[in-house]
Order: sequence, then C-alpha cells, then structure tokens
Amino acid sequence: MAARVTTTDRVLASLRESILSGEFPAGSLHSIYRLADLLEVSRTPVREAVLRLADLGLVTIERNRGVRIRGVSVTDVRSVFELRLMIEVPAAAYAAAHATDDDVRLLEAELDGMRDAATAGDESAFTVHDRALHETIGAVLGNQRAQHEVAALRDSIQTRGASTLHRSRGMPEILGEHVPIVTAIAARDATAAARHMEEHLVSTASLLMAQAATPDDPAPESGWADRLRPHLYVPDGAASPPE
Amino acid sequence: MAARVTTTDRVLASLRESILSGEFPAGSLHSIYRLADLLEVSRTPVREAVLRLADLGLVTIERNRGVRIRGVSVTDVRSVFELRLMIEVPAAAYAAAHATDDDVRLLEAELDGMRDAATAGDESAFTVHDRALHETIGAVLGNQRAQHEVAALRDSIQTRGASTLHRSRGMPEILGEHVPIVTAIAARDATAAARHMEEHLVSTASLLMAQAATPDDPAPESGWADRLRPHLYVPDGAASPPE
DNA sequence: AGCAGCGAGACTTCATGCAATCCCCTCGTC
DNA sequence: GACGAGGGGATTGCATGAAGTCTCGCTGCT
Repeated sequence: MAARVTTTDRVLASLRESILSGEFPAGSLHSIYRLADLLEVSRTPVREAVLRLADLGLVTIERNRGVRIRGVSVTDVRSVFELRLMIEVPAAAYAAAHATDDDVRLLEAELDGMRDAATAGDESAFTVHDRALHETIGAVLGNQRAQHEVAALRDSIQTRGASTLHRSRGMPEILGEHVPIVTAIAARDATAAARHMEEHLVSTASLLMAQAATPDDPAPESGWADRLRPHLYVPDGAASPPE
Repeated sequence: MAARVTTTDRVLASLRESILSGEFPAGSLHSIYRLADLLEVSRTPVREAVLRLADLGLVTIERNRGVRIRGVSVTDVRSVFELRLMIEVPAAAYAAAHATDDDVRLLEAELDGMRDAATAGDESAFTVHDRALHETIGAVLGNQRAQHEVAALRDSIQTRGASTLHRSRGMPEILGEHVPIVTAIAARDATAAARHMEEHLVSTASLLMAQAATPDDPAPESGWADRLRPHLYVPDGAASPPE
C-alpha cells in the first residue's frame, strides 16, 4: 500500500504550500503554462492539481484568463467556522466524555508543545502543535471523514498570512484559549469542553473576519455566532427556547 | 458567467449518474480506455473526472488495474451519518427558529411532492423531492458550504440501489418521518424539529448500515448513535452529564 | 479626447503519443 | 501436485500537439 507518490501529488502539495504560505498572493493570476514551467513538469499534472484545488475552493479557474488565487471573504470565514463549530464542539464534548488517559496525555503533550513554541517564539512549530491538538481531540471521535473535513476547512481559510498570529493575537493568547479545553477534557467535563471549544472557535473566527473585512464586504456583526449557538450544544440548564 | 459546460463536466456528471444509479455495480473495475470509448471522448477528460470522483470518495484508483467503484461499508455509512447529524440537526433547529412563511410554504410543497410521488409509485420523483426537502431546510441557514458538504455526503453513500427504498422501507414510511420535521418547523418548534430530524437520520442510517453489513464487516450495534447523541443537541432538560 | 472595431496573443481544453509499471497467466522445475 | 519465475498484455501517468475561444491592447474614426 505504499501509494507511490505521483507527479500530480507533488504538484498539488507544492501549489497548496505556495498558496497557504502566501508566496502566491490572493487575487494573483497565474497560467498553467507558467506554473508548469516553474515546477518543471508538463501542463497535465499541473492542470489536474489545479482542478482539485478548485474543488477545494483554494483557487478559481477563469476561462481564458488563468487560475486566480482565491482570497478569503468574510462570508467564507463565517461559513467555514459555522461548520467547524458544528463538528468540533460536539467532538470536544465527546472527547471529554470518552477520552482515555492516553488521549489526555497526548493532548497535554501537544499543549506543552504549544507552550514551548510560544516561549521560543517559533510560530511555525506553534501552528503545527495547534493543529495537532485539534486533530487529537477529533481523533477521539474516530470519524476519519469528519477529521478530513475539518482539515480541509482549516486549509481553505488559512490562505496567506491569514493566521491570527501576527496581526491580532500573540501566541500566549491563543495558548490561553486552548488550555481550558484540555483541562475540561482531562476533568471529563463535557459541558465545559464544549463551551471552551466554542469560545475558542468563535474568537478565532471573529478575528479572521475582522481581518477579511473590507469597506464593501460588510464588517462582521459582533454577535454573529449567536444565531447558531442555541442550536449547537446546550451546556447547562434547559434548552434555550427557539428565539 | 454562463459557465460553459465542458466535456469534463459532462463526463463527471455521466459517471456519477452511472455509479449512483447502479449501472456500474460496486466493486466493478473499469479502465479509462473503456470509459472513454464508451462515452466517445478522449481519455483526458475521463481521467480528470475520475480523479475528482476519487476525491469525492466514490471510486478508488488502483494503479495499473483500473478504477474500482467503491461500495459502502458500515463504517462509511456511520461516518457519513454522524456528520449529517452534526450538520443537519442544528440546521433543522435553526430553520424552525428562523424560517420565513415562504420557507414553510416551500417545505410543504416538497412534502406534497413526496406525497404525490408516493401515491403514484414514482420512486425517482420521490427521491428528488426528498433531497429537495432536506436542501430547503439547509437553505434557511444560508451556509452554502454546509449545503455542499451535505450534498456530497449524501452522494457518497447513495451509491447503487443503496437507497432504503426497495429493501427496507416503502415510500410511505419515509414520508412519515419527514412530516413531523416540517410540522415542527412550521410550528417554529426548534426542539421538536431537531429531535425529528435526528430520529429520521438515525433511522435511515441504521437501515443502510444493516444493508451494508457483511459477516466480517461487523453488524451495526443497535444504539450506535447514542455515543454522539448527548453532545449534539439537548432538546429539553439539563445537558446530560458526561457519562 | 473618447469610443468602437479589429487583430494578435494567450490561455484553456481536448486528443493522442509514449514510456514505465504492475498484474496475471503460463510454463518450467522441484 | 505445488511453487516460483518469466513474459505478455493492459493500464496508468506524463508529455506534447492542435484547435477553439476569450481577452486585451492598438488603431482609426468621430
């Protein structure tokens, strides 16, 4: 099963990396020709990779113009994070209810990794551990399809330096949002885990939306997440009545 | 913006239809050559379409063997429906809380369509209205990405005659599961809408899992959905304590 | 100065060639 | 009779050619 790595895969990974790292700025226009020339392969694998990227929503193909790197709009961020809320909040609650001691140890290890990276000022490592932490929480549920979906959602908005790192929050703040999630899971408190995961995602989304906002693309309302909130997960007390 | 329909798109749609309709049985092996010959196009658009189908999980590409039509395993059904629960249950609750009168009218129209198709014995039309009903509920949320994802999830397991129609349930039973959902939305009762949507999805998933079960692929446990249930949406009373 | 029409360039898109790879079947040997 | 090796055949995967189509800039006219 050593799925031999094909040229298309390498091109796909390379392009994805170039887009996510910001080497290809959002809105820029490229052609299959130039990309093929740049990567020193023929146009076919490039075309196939671009088609798949278009499916993932990272680029759009403009007929007879080229492929344009998609920027993230406020609506994009909102759509993605609503989905992440719908998936990751229940996942966090489930993890709290069903995590083994080994799972908890893994979570705390990732948290330590984030802490170390934060003190070392290593943003790259910090992001890696951040991602791994979320994936470890999702892994408790054991739904590979959900895992893959969350990863795709994450990719689709992490274009460019659209990380929240530089502009808005520092690593300590982000770390601070993750700590209570892990603490709640370790305490087997599903309610708290869900609440903290929700707060983390909403916080991140709000900042990303503020970054993506432009004069015409309307600024995000403050309580944007409330519309979904009462229907997501009700931590304590009775289910909130409709409206 | 009249996105000209390209050959690849037509091939993709055609193959998808052939797989979903059961014309290409699950597990069967085809080659790009034969498919291209069959559809009277060259191998390139067929290859591109197949790659996208592989991304969607409908087929797997076996190197130097051909493309194999993926059957659905019990695990597949479970993964897909867990995700659908996480998305569609909140969506139903949200729809109940925020649907306009026009939305409700649309829902009832689709329900009528299902009823007519049921009495006429038209399974194809019934399926169309079933799908449209779910999409209309999702449309109230207005999250296109979520809509698209649900559609993809639906496709990925509706391979073959894996509809629940023939073997297990008749159209009246399925219709009967949809009626209370629409009723609850019309009554603006989010709690009931969520509960009925959940019951519908769990019921459908259980039947599909029973169909997909084989001697070695373990039969689905009865209370399989319970593990997620307390973390999904808590209709009434306090949140269930973590275990 | 502004606008319309036209031509050249470029890009996507589909078709086909070609090589490398892998499976399977047969034949030979133990 | 069983096991292993080798060859034929088929398939994927990459490269390149050819054609159709759209965009953009230039030129000429108003």
